Amino acid sequence: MNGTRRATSQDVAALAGVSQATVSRAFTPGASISLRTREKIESAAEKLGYKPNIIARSLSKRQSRLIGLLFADWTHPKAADLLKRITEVLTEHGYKVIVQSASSGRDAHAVMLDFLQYQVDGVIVFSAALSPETSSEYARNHVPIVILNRPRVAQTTSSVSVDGTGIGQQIATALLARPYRRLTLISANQDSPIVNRMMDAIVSSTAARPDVQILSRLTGIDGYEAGKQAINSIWQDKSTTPDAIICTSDNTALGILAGCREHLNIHVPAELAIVGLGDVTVAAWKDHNLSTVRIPHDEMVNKSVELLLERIQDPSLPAQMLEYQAQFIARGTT
Amino acid sequence: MNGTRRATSQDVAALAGVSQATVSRAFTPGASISLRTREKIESAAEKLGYKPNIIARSLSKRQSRLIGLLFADWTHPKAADLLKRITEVLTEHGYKVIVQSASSGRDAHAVMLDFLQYQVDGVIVFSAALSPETSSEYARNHVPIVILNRPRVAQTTSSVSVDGTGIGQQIATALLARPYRRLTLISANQDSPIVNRMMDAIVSSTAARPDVQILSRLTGIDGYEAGKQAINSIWQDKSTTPDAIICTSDNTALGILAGCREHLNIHVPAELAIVGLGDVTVAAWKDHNLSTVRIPHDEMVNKSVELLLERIQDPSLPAQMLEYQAQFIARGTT
DNA sequence: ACGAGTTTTGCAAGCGTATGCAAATCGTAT
DNA sequence: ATACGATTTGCATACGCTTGCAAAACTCGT
Repeated sequence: MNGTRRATSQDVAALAGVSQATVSRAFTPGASISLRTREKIESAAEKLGYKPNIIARSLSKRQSRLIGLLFADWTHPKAADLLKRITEVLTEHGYKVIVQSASSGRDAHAVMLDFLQYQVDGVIVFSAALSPETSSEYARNHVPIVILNRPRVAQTTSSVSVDGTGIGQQIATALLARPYRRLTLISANQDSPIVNRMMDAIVSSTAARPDVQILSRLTGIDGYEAGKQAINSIWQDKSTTPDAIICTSDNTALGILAGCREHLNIHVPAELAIVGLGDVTVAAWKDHNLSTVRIPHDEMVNKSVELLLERIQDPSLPAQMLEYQAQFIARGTT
Repeated sequence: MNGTRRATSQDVAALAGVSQATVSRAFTPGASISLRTREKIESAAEKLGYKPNIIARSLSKRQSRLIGLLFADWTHPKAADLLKRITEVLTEHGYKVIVQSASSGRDAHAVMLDFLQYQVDGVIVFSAALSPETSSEYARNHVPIVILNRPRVAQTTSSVSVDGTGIGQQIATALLARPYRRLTLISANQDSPIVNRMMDAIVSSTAARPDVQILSRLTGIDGYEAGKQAINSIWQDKSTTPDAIICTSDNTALGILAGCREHLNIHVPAELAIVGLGDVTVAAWKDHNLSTVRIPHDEMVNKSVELLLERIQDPSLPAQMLEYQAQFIARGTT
């Protein structure tokens, strides 16, 4: 309608014949203002297309209602779901989320500093390790952090992750309850504490059983194609084939399963058991029917947000470290 | 180290023995300042842990360096990739992105207004239709919008999408060059203009050929499981089975393929051709080897960002409507 | 050492909103 | 009509930064 500048509370005040302060109060829930003037102001605002400038409000109130989201693992099979859920939950609580991605550790620090410059009220970190400098910088600024999907290291940050040891124990128990005794462990990288603990737990919970052996522990194998290749080379040496393979990702497990069926003619689960991790959608499809471990991502997201908002409200609250229990799901491959 | 408040340029100025304005200049690239005082200020800032407050800067400069990203289609197989790429490209250009999700159309309008309150410099909309009110509200505020993956409707907004008609023609040509004559079209929903045009193009480019017929045009079928069911019911009536099925999503196509192999024993591609859309990662895997259509998402994202930033810099630039060409990829299912 | 020209600095006025405090207005009982 | 407490309003300042303008401090050449 009008010229160029956006309408301000001043403009509305002038048109409604009140002071700027009163306009401000009209847009502040629970402020002291009479019904008559509120209506007067609302119609003036309507006419001018006025909407409060949140940047200015943030400056004045010293809180931005902005949450930083540092997303490190974009290849996570549920990446989109997690992002959606995080943004939606935070939006429900009246926050907006700024997303940035980080690959390297140095990256992460720079990105986290960026967030601080934007005066975020808090940060959620998905699957990245934080440097001590980052944590202490945040601590001194009293900006809470929640790390999702990875146990914290610094005392000052919270974390919501999964009990890797528990996962390993569940898998070991399930496998030993069946006639599987020669295990091979396959993981993507050495970087995830959860995965490392899971593997360690499998090793230690089978250590007391002389009839059980861990044939090998391969790393750096990630994804469907990599899984296919892996099973080929494992089956090369027919003298020491495992009767169970445990993977740290469903996709890898599915690749192994496909390899078994296609070239090698290995019968699953009679000849070989396969266990994945994550319970991706396709794992449940009948033609795969993969035994795997379900991780309660939704609850973890909810809890992360809850922890974060609590500490925003009351910065004196201590940082917490939570671990959720995952659940082994026995399907057709064990 | 210190008490509670974050250090401001005032604090730095006091410690460095200069004026606040000079501190501001020290943190403004290309501002007029001598090397000596810059160094003095930098060390003072270092000592106090000072970082410019971007909220305050935004208010003063009247630009937030914030871009809104309205994400509607979280089930898109490349959702995570797209998001990652969008945020990374914008970050490179010195912008931060605020993500919000919208499902319904009403939602979208409210979310878009939210963005305006945050004084975003521009908005990228992924796969959502915008109401005329939204567009005109943005136009009056001179905030540019780029719609990604969907042709624009309002003249004032830009869009970067894919030439659906071209896709349809390519598929039709490819199929007719082979001995496929009885087509069935399967799409997820009626909502996507691109998909609708693609389907229409297939119909019209086969209309002149009396030997070719479109057996049916099914909608509301989306995803792997749905595809599997669909092929079952299609094969129910053996008298009128198609010899080619065209889907608007790779996942649906893969479901159909799986159905053919498992229960129905339909030989692909001898007996039936299957064409997908999107060229998801798994489509290229040897055990699927699905013929599909590759959409140049990366280029589209780059172009979207480019268009957006151009119009932010020079608001007098006209909004554009671009359509990229997709590419049919003949693999083992045709 | 002086002045012209060139940096470099400080001053002060914004940017749009929130809010403590005091003044003004209202409602009501006397 | 008056007084008194409760509400509602306006005034003025603060939030932390940018920037036009003028003053101050540097260059040099002579």
